[in-house]
Amino acid sequence: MIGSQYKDQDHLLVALDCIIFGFDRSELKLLLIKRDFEPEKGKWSLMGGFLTQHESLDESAERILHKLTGLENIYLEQLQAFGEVDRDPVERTISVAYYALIDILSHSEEIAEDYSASWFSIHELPELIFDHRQMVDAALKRLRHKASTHPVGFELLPEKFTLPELQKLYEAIYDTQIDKRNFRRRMLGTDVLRKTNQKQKKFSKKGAWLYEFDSEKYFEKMEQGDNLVFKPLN
Amino acid sequence: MIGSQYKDQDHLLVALDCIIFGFDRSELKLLLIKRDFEPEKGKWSLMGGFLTQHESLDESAERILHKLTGLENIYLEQLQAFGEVDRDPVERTISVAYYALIDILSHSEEIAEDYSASWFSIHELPELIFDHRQMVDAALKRLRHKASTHPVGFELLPEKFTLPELQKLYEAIYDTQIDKRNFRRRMLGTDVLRKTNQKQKKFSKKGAWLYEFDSEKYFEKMEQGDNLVFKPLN
DNA sequence: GCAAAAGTGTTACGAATACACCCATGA
DNA sequence: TCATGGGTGTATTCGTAACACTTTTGC
Repeated sequence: MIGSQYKDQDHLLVALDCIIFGFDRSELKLLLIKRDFEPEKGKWSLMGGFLTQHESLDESAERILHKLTGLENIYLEQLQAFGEVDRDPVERTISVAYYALIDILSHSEEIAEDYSASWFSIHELPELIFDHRQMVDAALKRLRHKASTHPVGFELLPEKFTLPELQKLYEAIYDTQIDKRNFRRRMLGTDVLRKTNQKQKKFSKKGAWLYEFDSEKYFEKMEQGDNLVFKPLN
Repeated sequence: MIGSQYKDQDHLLVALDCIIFGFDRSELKLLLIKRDFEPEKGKWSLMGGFLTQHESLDESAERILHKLTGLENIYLEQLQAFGEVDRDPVERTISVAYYALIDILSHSEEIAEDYSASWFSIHELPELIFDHRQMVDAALKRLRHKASTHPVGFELLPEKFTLPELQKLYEAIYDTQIDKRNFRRRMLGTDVLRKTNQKQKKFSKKGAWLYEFDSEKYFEKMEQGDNLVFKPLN
């Protein structure tokens, strides 16, 4: 029977929608596009597209993200599937949501103007089409959880970053203030940050040390079953 | 344009697979069925079916679960979508996995013999078809996380249960030993267990007090933003 | 010399852990 | 009366939270 098909089953559209989180060194933002086709033309929407026959869900999400933003090789993780019957008024469609994390400033050229995409502060989101708002809320919840237990925050920063920058990022993600000393102790305590011998002098006269995420060390620790905590304190 | 269709997009099969966890007061188990059609006929499989045009994902999971096991009104939560291109050799299919939690003994009649389903200890699973093993692993991970922060463990027990039973459950979920005194303090400390005035004398001469989960109190606490911890100690 | 951001240590409190004995009952 | 499982309290340890001053440097 292999090679035949399942008979008499409904075939439907599978969409993919990407919640793209970005950080501009001060605020957590979301990349949205003006939808240029009906329905809801002109409204804001997540980056989306349809799954094709010969690509996996992960591949499809990457393809769509690349096509709509020029972005490649960025952190992308499946959130969950959304499947209400009437979620898309045009045709029955289920959507698998993915979320992506990028450093806005390192990718500003790729996300060119002609993509008609804009960054919105997560505190000032416009109305979104369909169930996209629900997706965003779920993604933010997931990001908050993930960033407290896995080193995904670094995806939102350039390769080399300072501890004050990292702290600002966590403060943006959790929308809270964090004590500097406790934050540093915790982060350095994970022992997966490598101090470089360079200083970042953009933001202060004294300058702040640049660090890198040390992924080898991180994987070592994971294999040993250590579970790190990046959770903000206070 | 509303009412028209998205043109030229692939339509595909969307399957649903249910990872059904059960607890028999001593072990955490999984309900599997012998697949009675090709391919992989005769091998063990999760409970599955296909999404139809006019039902949501959640509804579909409920329907499939009911059809295959007779179970109704049980805890069911989406895990995630699985979408490798070749995951089903018959035809391109993506599958959305759900996991369910039930008390085995309260449902033994419903899950009748004629469903050709059997319970397997999570420590002795047979080989599963397709990517079902991956789904099971992901579900167990999710269950472990969920049960430490949300009151889902109670779904695996009868409505009234004793603290020793609850402890056995947590020990089964986390495959670990837990100190009795610490466990009780933690569980009672959540303040969402209501002691009944009945004792369960099945397992001991002295008898153990029966408790109920107090969902009203739980929701109150949630609204106040308290976050409870059901995590096992030691 | 002063403004502005970077960097550093210690104390106090509360939560998690480890641990051992008494209680009630049926056989 | 004894075997079996149910139930209880405390001391110690460790992690988290709170908190303020010094350093560097460009202007």
